[in-house]
Amino acid sequence: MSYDKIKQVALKHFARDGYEGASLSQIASEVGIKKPSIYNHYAGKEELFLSVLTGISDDYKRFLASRLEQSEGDSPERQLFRMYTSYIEYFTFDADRTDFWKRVIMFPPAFLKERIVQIVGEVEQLIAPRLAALFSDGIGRGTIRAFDPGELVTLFYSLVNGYMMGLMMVGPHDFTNKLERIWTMFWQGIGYGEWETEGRRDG
Amino acid sequence: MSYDKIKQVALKHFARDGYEGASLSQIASEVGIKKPSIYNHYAGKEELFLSVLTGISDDYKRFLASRLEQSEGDSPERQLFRMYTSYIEYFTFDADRTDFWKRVIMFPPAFLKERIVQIVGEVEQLIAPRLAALFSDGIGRGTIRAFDPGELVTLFYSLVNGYMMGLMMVGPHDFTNKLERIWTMFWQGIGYGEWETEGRRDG
DNA sequence: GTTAAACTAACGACCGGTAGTTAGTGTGAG
DNA sequence: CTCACACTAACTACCGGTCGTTAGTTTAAC
Repeated sequence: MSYDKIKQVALKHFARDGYEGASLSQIASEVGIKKPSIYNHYAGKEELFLSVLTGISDDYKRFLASRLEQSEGDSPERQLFRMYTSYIEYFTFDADRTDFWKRVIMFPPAFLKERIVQIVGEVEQLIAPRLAALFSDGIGRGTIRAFDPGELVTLFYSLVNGYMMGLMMVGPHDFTNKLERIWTMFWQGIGYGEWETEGRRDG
Repeated sequence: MSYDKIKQVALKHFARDGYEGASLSQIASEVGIKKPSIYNHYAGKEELFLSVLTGISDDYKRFLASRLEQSEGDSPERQLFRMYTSYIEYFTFDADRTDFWKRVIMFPPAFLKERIVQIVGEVEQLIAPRLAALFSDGIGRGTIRAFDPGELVTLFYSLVNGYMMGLMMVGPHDFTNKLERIWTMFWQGIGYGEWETEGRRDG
């Protein structure tokens, strides 16, 4: 069906060239049709883009939710590690999807920013509370230090995002084997003892 | 001087709209001249872009190098914390510069990718060995766990990059106060005891 | 079973607009 | 008088989008 083929090709072009840079002529050409034919399936560039975005967003939510359910019996730390690898696995699986998602998050076309923020936000609103619950659970069991769960989620996302930026800059082949090592360091910490703030060294 | 004014305005437009999306007409208009007059100072869009890029790259290198020197007497962990905050301080100081740099790193215009990777790589080649040396020093002194220094640098960059992605997504006001808390968790680790790999739980 | 209307999905031609770029010209300061 | 720097005018190329048209298929009435 042309409808799906267009969406699939459009994803690739939006990922590579961005919203403004992607050309409907080029997309049509790769699909094997002419530009006006796209308008038989989509109202325009904007609708095509939003269709691609919501498709990815829904798929992403389904993936993360299913991963959370699959490891429901495990310990909080196992579940968190699994979510860490899941985030990364999902995005290393399909480079176009990764580029599209990152581009949309970091550099949304200005006139679509509000709708994009809303769509992307729904993913985090779905997952973040469940991550926080896992951290709280771990703290209750005494396997995770008693930091603020919200801040732990922030740190968790920093780790995931930072890893994915490294992935994009260095490439998957040099980087994927470092995944578990990074988690280990994250888990144990890199230093011995408490970190002392500048202002209260002798606290 | 128009030469500098053009470069300064171009930075803003490249940051906001990307290489393809930025318009020489708009840049000229904001400078207060007409589009063709840009060609009296730059050979074309490409040269203007690369001029902006190398300008930022040089400035960035100078800033990081000077920060490293300023804290040369301190303990490795203090110097590392200072570098962590410096990275973030440098980029929160100027939003346009941040956007430009991130865009260039993550979504370089295809036909300039090689040159961009080379220019950006020079920054890391300058700083990464010195970070690794700080980690090695800390390991030698017994204040930092005996992980591989290269992997510690990777984790360090993950933290910085992840933090900056959070900055871009959430905004500086909600986020900057979390800076030190994240470092503390990074330093101490979030868990108690060793992290056990899936395959060797009873090691 | 035939036939006519309606729908789908493709097309070429073309619109107004903007892009980067070039050629040629004016102008004012040293 | 020169030369740096601005200008106007024009160019080609491409953009997203609309038009009328056509071929093929589905639908429904007779």
